[in-house]
Amino acid sequence: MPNLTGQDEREEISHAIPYPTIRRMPAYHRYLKGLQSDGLAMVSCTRIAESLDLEPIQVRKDLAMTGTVGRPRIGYPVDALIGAIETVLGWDRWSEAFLVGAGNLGSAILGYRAFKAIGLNIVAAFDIDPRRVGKMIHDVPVLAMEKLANLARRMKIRIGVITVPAEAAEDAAKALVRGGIEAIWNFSPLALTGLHVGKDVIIENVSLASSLAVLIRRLGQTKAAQP
Amino acid sequence: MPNLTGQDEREEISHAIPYPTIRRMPAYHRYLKGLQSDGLAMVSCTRIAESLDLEPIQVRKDLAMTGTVGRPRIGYPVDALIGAIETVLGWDRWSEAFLVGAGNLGSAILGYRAFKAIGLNIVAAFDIDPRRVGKMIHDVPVLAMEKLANLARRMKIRIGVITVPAEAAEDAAKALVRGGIEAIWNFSPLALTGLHVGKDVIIENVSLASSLAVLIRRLGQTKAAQP
DNA sequence: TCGATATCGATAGTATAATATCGATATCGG
DNA sequence: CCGATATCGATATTATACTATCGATATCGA
Ligand SMILES: NC(=O)c1ccc[n+]([C@@H]2O[C@H](COP(=O)([O-])OP(=O)(O)OC[C@H]3O[C@@H](n4cnc5c(N)ncnc54)[C@H](O)[C@@H]3O)[C@@H](O)[C@H]2O)c1
Ligand SMILES: NC(=O)c1ccc[n+]([C@@H]2O[C@H](COP(=O)([O-])OP(=O)(O)OC[C@H]3O[C@@H](n4cnc5c(N)ncnc54)[C@H](O)[C@@H]3O)[C@@H](O)[C@H]2O)c1
Repeated sequence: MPNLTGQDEREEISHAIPYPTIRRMPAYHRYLKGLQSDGLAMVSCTRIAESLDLEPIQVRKDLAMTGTVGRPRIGYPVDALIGAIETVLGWDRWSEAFLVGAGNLGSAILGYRAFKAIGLNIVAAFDIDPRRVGKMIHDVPVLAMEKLANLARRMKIRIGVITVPAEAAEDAAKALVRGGIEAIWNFSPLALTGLHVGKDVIIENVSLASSLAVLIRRLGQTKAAQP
Repeated sequence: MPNLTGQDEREEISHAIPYPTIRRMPAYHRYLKGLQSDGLAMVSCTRIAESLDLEPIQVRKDLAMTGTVGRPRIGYPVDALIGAIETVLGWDRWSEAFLVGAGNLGSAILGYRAFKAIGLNIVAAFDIDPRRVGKMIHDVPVLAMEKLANLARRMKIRIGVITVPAEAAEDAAKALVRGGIEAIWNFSPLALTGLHVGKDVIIENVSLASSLAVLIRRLGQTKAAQP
């Protein structure tokens, strides 16, 4: 029985937050930031729900998970909510990360500064292609694969990002694990599992194909509905 | 009550497939393709489950959704499974699409030929930056935003991909909808909703932040478990 | 030939998440 | 000052997805 939730026995209060809620948190955060910059101090679940196309009850339960308390007829304090969400998501302190595969997607990710604001600071990239090694991409150095493991251990890197072709994904993952990395954010279409890298490594497979599959399917449905 | 499932009243057999199943389909497909190129003709749920870190029962239910029937003690025919999945996902015929925002991420997506194999063929890109307009990116022309709506209607484009900054996402979406586009694949962190573009437009928000949030959270948990 | 066994497929049960209900609260308008 | 009302927060219900159980089946090996 694979432990998809990643939870272990000694659970804390904070740990009871369901992952669907966690996944909605970034959207709340972004929306609240907008309100904040508009100078709004309080906001109700009703309003949030309307803007994000959710049910008010859903929003209320999600926000309750952060520990923030609201006031009847008024709503929740915007500033406190933002802070609470950042704490829950660990956005208050970022982790340093390595990226493997400085190609098209890898370069785009390296150039995306916003990740730093949401807990991820990519400090070095690695590639097998000697033409890329030694270059800087968006101010991040591209290094040779051979240096990965040692450097990761010395810098105590905990997160690895994989943007290599599917055929190379397993190798990339193993290189990261040799460097003592604890969590892998995998953009390749190969679904990495504990079999590839060991059971205690946290893996998050992005799978854009899944997202696209849902889109295409819904589109097909509407078409079928108009015969 | 937002209809997140996208289902309407007149549902067909094929329509009863739950979205979690749809999301797992691409992984099955990729795995089966590997078996196929190894010359394997039949495969059991047990094996698939082991390789993809799922429960055998889960796999069996998912595959049953495709209509493929298996044989006790042997398993399912690989070729038939692949075909059935492609049909369910609509991968047998691709849709043409426009992309808005030919920046870092947009360029990476334009260069990713594999999307065509999974139902998405991006035939043109659009950008507001005059320095980008007129160029080709990975053999796809970058055109001015003003041309989007007319061209989309003329070419009967149904899908739009958004890779502009969050501040511009709503504008991009509206431009696409003016062009008669029915579905939007949105990579910006702004969660698009029916409020932005009209209730009948299908929206799939990718939200890498959600994915990363889950990763960071699980990482935080393991750390907390080692005091 | 025949039994042991792996796997399918159907049914049943459980866990999780989403939604509904309702009393409590405190603000706002009159 | 006081009642109407929007909203919170707790509890209950429903829906959905996941997991377990078990008989049926047909292959494989003896
Ligand atoms: N580009 C996209 O839009 C997109 C979308 C979805 C998924 N993906 C996936 O992301 C991954 C990267 O896509 P891309 O378009 O950037 O490809 P790419 O070919 O542009 O980049 C791949 C990079 O990985 C490097 N590489 C190859 N093997 C390596 C190894 N063993 N060790 C280290 N580095 C190695 C290559 O040198 C190259 O620089 C692929 O798995 C792709 O399927 C990409
Ligand atoms: N790069 C990444 O790895 C990454 C990761 C996650 C999310 N995203 C999101 O994807 C989007 C694009 O990111 P990026 O890194 O490619 O940014 P970018 O700045 O490189 O590209 C944005 C492009 O959009 C164009 N643009 C701006 N306003 C426009 C408008 N109104 N109409 C048409 N085009 C317009 C710009 O000219 C530019 O070419 C952003 O919303 C970003 O948050 C990017």
